[in-house]
Amino acid sequence: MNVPTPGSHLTASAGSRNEQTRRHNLSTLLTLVHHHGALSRAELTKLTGLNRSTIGALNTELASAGLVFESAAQESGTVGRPSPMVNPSADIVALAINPDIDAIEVGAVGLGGEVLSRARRATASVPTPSEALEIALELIEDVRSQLASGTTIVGVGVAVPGLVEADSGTVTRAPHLGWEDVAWGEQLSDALGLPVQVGNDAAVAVVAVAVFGAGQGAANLMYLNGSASGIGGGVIAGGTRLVGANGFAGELGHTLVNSEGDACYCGRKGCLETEVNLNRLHAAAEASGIAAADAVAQLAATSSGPFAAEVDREADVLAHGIANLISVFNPEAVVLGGFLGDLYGARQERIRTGVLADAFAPLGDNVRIERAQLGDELLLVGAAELAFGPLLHDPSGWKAKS
Amino acid sequence: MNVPTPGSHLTASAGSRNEQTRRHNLSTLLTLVHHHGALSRAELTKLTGLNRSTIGALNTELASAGLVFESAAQESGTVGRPSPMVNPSADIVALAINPDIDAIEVGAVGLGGEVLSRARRATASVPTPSEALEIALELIEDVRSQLASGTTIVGVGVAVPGLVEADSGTVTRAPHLGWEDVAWGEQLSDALGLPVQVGNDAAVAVVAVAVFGAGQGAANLMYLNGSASGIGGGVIAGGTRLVGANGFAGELGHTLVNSEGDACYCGRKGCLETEVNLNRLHAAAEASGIAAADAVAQLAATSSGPFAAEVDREADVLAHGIANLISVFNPEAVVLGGFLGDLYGARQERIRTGVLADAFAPLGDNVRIERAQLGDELLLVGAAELAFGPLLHDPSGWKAKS
DNA sequence: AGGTTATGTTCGTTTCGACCACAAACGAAG
DNA sequence: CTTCGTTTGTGGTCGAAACGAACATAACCT
Repeated sequence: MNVPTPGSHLTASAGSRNEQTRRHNLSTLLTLVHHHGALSRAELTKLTGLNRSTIGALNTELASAGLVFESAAQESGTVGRPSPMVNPSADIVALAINPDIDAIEVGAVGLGGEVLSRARRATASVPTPSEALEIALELIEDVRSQLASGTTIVGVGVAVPGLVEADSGTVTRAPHLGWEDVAWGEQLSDALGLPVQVGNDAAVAVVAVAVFGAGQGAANLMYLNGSASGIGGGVIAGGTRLVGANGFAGELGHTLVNSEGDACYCGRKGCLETEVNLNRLHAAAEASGIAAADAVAQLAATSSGPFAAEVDREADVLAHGIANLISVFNPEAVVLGGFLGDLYGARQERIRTGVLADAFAPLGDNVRIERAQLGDELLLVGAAELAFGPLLHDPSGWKAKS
Repeated sequence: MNVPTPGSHLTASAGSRNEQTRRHNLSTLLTLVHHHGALSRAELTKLTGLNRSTIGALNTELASAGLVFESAAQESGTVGRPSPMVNPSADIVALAINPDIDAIEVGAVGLGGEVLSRARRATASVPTPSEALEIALELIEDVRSQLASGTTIVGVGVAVPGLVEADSGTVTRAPHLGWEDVAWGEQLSDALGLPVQVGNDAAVAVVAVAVFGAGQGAANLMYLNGSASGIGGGVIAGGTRLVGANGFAGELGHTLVNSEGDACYCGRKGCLETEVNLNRLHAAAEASGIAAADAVAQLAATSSGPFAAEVDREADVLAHGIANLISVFNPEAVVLGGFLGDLYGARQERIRTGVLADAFAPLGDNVRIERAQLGDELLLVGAAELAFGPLLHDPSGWKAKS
């Protein structure tokens, strides 16, 4: 972007000191190898535009901190001296936790984004905050014991299905968990002696999608996830996640799609979440003689009957809702996760043409619609990204404690 | 924001050279005094966090380039040596042009945001691109002749009611003007020998609102403007304008508000723009015996009859639409311009309570709803901001040509 | 062997911060 | 009313941090 678009520099940010340059460059390098995977020094030079000397110095600093390590050059087959690869050190680990209505899941994710180990425990009922905390701590023990010795844990990231106050790590309101104003992050941090970052699950997921998943490389991205608890979402706009004034932006499940629709618990009616809905799918499946538990797996099974009609209807409404949001965000990619991904799998053409027909003229044409990848690792990787955040922002002065 | 929210540093941006630090600091300083008005050197020191020596040096550089000038300290009444004020130099001028369906308007805006002179010519019919170009050039002559000698024109900003390709300055599609794929920016630049930046009128307006208008200080802001040509809008999110993949984000006039509503030219039905509409107001006004031309002025005049009923209906729909968008963007302020501002003036309580009742629980509570200020200067100031962009981004190496 | 691409090291430049001397305001004491 | 101390801030010099340029050298292909 050579020519600045209007409004690209509204806030006069703080002044930049000389040493911040170093921080920024270290951060850039580490973030690059973390998100992109191993890169040669020559590639880093090109990508950053920095001088070879500088890349060398920065690289040495990161390596001596144990954050990256160099390995032999790849067989390139081209002329010229081979350039050694700079790898993210998988010994640098973030823990990821996802407390949900029916289970607690914990994982360990290495720098580079690989899930190194994980553990999950189903709960008989929706866990209370203290139950969840207890189970999480036990699972963390499990997960840590599976890690190779010599790993360093930089912190913990938590993905919670609810509104979260990021600064304090407080769960303001998680309706499906029944939690309200719980300082879960603080409690966890006290118990572990590690820094803990808490985020909304959809916000966490969209980051994972953007960095490691189907949305890789897209600076403008919409993610919609369908689960038993409704439709959550997140937006990446201009390379940054849409946060909003209170961190609550991106409640995409509550955009209007049908003004004659059912009442939503949010107080309105006809929200995307009330019209495109797992319960409705389950009910229609049973009306067609399909067990509710099999509904998602059987989405494409029948072409007639009440179930197929409901699947068609939900596909149409989803397309309508996506088109509506496209005219607001003008994204280059829309990623669908959870049962929305399955719905898209079963009615791909219907949804795709529906979006095209419905979207404001030029906007829909170039949009990529995709199912989420990463599957059940999505939230873990995203939550780990939360925990990696401070390290990625400022790798200077960081030392692996090992 | 000490704790990074998830996704605040997704893109690994380019490396930072040493001299970019200087550029950034000069940019920060100049942008501060341009947006905020005159500031003392001590205040600049506090705001930027830079050292006094550095502020002094930067300031000297900006002053010798003619971009700012120092003046005597303000009478502060406090102890201590007074700190001289750093003022934006109003001799640095940007030209602003707004071609519209019934007139062409041109203004000259000084650094600091003051409109120094302006000229407007009404047209009998919708101007063709070449007619508009001719008139604009004449008006520019007018406007320039009114400027004090010694002013330097840094560039030209154009606000066009239509889709614009920012990089090339091409008007892709301006339905109400009937323009399509017009390289107006290039033509103007060739004729004037000045750099020209072209932007969508709503995008330009939201920048003006955010920087100098009712949205001052809000990092998350929604602007909705109602005109004869429909409803345009723009969004500031996280201190930056929402741009989208192709620069078309923020088509807020085409969000669904009533799925049983009228057909919209965008291909859907029940868009905000088709439901809240100047034509409908005019028709209802005439049914109540009010001349269409007086409708906007008389919005609050009657409390019964078809006109009042229509005003009520549009207010309700607007509130509904705003609430819907609030759940997506979580802004701290919503600014209404054009006839939407008048509508808000006439039905302030109705709209405010409607938004509160309708918005997703905690999001609506803290939103500030306001009418746009700046009036008919809004587009000029915003377009000028476009033209100032390159200078504000990189003041280094810039010299007033006088 | 020659060309190509890359690393490593030294040196110079840019830029900022720290420090010291000094300046300009207020206010209290003589 | 004058004087002196306190407070706040400017101006200039010096040192430190960081990056880029240049040169020598290393590894690979043809």
